[in-house]
Amino acid sequence: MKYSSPYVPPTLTVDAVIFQLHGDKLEVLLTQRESDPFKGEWALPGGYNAVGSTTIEALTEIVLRKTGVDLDNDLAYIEQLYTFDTVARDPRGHAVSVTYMGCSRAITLGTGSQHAEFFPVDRLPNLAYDHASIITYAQERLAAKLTYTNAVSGLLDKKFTLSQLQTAYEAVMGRLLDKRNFRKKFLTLNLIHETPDTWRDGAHRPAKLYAFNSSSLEVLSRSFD
Amino acid sequence: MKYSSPYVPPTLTVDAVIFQLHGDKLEVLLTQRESDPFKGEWALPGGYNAVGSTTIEALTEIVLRKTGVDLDNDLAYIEQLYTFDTVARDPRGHAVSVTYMGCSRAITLGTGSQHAEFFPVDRLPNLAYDHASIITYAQERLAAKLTYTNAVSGLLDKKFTLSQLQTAYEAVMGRLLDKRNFRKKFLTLNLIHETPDTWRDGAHRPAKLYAFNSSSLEVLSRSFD
DNA sequence: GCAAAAGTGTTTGGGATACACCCATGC
DNA sequence: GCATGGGTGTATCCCAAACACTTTTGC
Repeated sequence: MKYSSPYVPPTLTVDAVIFQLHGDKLEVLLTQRESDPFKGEWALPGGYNAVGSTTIEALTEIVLRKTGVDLDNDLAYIEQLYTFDTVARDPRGHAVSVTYMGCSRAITLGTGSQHAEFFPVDRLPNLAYDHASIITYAQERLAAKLTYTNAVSGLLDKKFTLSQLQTAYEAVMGRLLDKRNFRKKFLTLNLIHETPDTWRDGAHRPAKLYAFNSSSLEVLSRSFD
Repeated sequence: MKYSSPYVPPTLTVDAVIFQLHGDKLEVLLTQRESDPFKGEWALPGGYNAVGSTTIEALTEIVLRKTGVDLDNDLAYIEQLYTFDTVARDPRGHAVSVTYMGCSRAITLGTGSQHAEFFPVDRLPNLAYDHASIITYAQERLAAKLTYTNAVSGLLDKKFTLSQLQTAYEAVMGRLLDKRNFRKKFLTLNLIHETPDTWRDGAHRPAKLYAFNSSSLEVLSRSFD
């Protein structure tokens, strides 16, 4: 800090890594940049945070405007991820970005957002800034989160089958799990209960639908995996 | 974000939560504020982050100047903790604070730092700003970190006894552990090795000294607790 | 010899892992 | 009747937890 010059803060920006599950693929929400730098490339939805707004307020406004996704209503869950502050990460000058990670149940993007799209995390386009590494970091955090909390509920519908639950874990963790062990263990955690409903989906036995007991984020009594 | 007015970022500040172990107490480094707001009260060491400096660069400079502690050389370990951004947290105006948490081996504070002191975390003075809740959050993070990494090495001397190791865990976790189970488990993790040296300390059997195999942060094969 | 911390093993219960077949449905 | 995904149980191993006495030293 220089005492001899007046204090000038860096630019403050916010960015969101928003995941959803589509079939058996984990996807992330991106927007296409409309202007330089990185015009035409894909990037995480984000923008400037001016004085007077908290990071989450600024982010909510920006993501809604750029993608049509409403963090307050469309997301099951959001948390602060990390603050990236490498001086050179934005070619326009020193910008510090506070990033958030969230999970949404499957969303259909509104028509007003032709420049926003979900991409599978294993088939991302070229990304602007350091956003590729931010996504990798978010995915690691999400995988860790699934092992010690009920965060997976944020990726599923209110009612879901045990196979869908297992698929969600497999998509985030990136590996296959044993069906019998998975069910036995998850049911003994007492996080979910059966509902009277069933899920019919083609030429096979219908599946029981389950629901989470709690809709808020809870820490597991013993960690998963 | 207002389009009609030029972009003005909030103030950016940095703060450090630096822990050390003193006997069987976990302590945290505080400085006494020399000016308003909160003049005379204790606070985490921190200050302004101007454009051009990364948060960790700014923090290193500030902590060295205010407390004499050199983050680069005196700390075994430091990591970003969280970014606090409530608009009202600083009475002078909207300030966003990027906080860091670190562990130091027992430090003797230099003479130039009569306004810096380590306080036991269970006997803190009144704290300025929202610093009390930041310390609580940091302590939770540190406790979690000890369960799945070798971070405890940052709180101990290079060579240490198994009793000192157990005391470190007990101080951070806030509960007592069984001596035989603790030793059995920790030794099977293959993180530490015996040294030829012993520690003599009064009228009782001397203790073997151990050392960590790796000085960098590693994730445990199975989590501790 | 005595006070004080270091050091050491066994038993038991629960959860993790590995593994293969029957069930209900649509066509 | 057959293809498709839903649903279920057992045996083994390893780890967590509970628990008390002997050893080495300084005085």
